[in-house]
Amino acid sequence: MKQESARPSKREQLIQTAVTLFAQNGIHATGIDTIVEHSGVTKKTLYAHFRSKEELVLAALRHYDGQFRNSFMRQVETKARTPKTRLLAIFDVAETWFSQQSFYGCLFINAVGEHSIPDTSLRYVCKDFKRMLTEFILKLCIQMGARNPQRLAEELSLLLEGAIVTAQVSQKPDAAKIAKRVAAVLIEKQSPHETPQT
Amino acid sequence: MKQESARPSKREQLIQTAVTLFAQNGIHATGIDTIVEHSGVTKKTLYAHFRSKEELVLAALRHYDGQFRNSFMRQVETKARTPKTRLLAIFDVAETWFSQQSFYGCLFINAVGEHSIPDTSLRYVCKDFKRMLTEFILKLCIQMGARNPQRLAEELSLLLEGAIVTAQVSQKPDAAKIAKRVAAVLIEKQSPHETPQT
DNA sequence: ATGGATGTATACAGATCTGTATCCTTTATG
DNA sequence: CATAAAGGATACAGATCTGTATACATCCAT
Repeated sequence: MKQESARPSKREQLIQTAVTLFAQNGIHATGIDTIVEHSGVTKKTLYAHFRSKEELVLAALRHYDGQFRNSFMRQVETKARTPKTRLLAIFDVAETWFSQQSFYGCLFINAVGEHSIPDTSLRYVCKDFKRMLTEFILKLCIQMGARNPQRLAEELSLLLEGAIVTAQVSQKPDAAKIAKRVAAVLIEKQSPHETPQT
Repeated sequence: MKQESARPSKREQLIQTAVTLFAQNGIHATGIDTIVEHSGVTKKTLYAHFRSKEELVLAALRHYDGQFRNSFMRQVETKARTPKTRLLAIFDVAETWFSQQSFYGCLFINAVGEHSIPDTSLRYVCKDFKRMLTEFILKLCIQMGARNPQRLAEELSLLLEGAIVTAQVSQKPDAAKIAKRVAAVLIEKQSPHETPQT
């Protein structure tokens, strides 16, 4: 019988450690030895679970994908009740994310920056992550009755990306506030009001 | 007398090669030997001009900084004549940038993704690049008579960042079009009313 | 022309990287 | 208890990385 929530398996320990180190120092700059040291797992065990570093990288990205999405969506849905307020809450959640000590930008954006060759597994994982996030936003746009939900979702996604990068590079966590202000304008424009103003 | 535009100096060759390889494969993944091979300059000469790889990295980033800004601003100013149309032209120029074969995202964003420690020379260079770009936008906002030029400049900068990352990660060059559409809304909102000026 | 600066070519030192092998201990389960 | 699976500790192979050293060629100005 497997212990599910008792103590984490070696595999989970490795993946968690890898996620942390990749986020902090990048993928190429993080060696296997460093992961081994920080995870308290030997190299042999690592290569028993993953055939290569690349496989560990993919596992780490996929794990973080699910983890982040769960956490992010749950926070947004907890912070607000209606679709419209939830769309705005996205940027509040983002701001608390940006303000964390352990904020090193988006793991997937950084990963793509290190891996320029398209149509690789890594690139698919990163692309997928962004697509899923956009779909989450899209659902809220549909629920709020936006006139062009697809367009609004793309716009809000782009705003979120911009906020992430601005917070990271320019070290301005309040980039989230700027994005939120713009988001409010776009959402209002697409709201199913019966009074069109010019 | 130095030959200015005759043939490039070894220093320039090295920097140009470094910029290209860093953009394509990232900084950590690009070794000195690779730069040496592609530049047609020996390792000794490299270390005669730069004391370390880090110094070459900084020189490459600074060089690209000036190069990109010059090219980008000139293109924007060529494409449109009035401040308002120039602000929109930014996103047209961006789109042609995104559509290039050699588009690997923003060199500075990618560099920060690989170097998480703040308050380093590299991070300053990247921050500076973004600040200068925002200032370029700010000047246009002031010229067009925006009611809150600082705010508009921050918003448009954020949109540009979002477009860059979306084009890179999701491989959608038309992210520029999305950003432009939003930009148009924001610019219109801040445009001075059609009242005769003094 | 000639000496100093600059460059080429290449070998090498020392560190680090990925991945494998060896030997031993722990642990789970029939 | 017995046995097999899993893991710990460590050494090692081969490649690659940064940076240095050695020996020779080329160019330019006094």
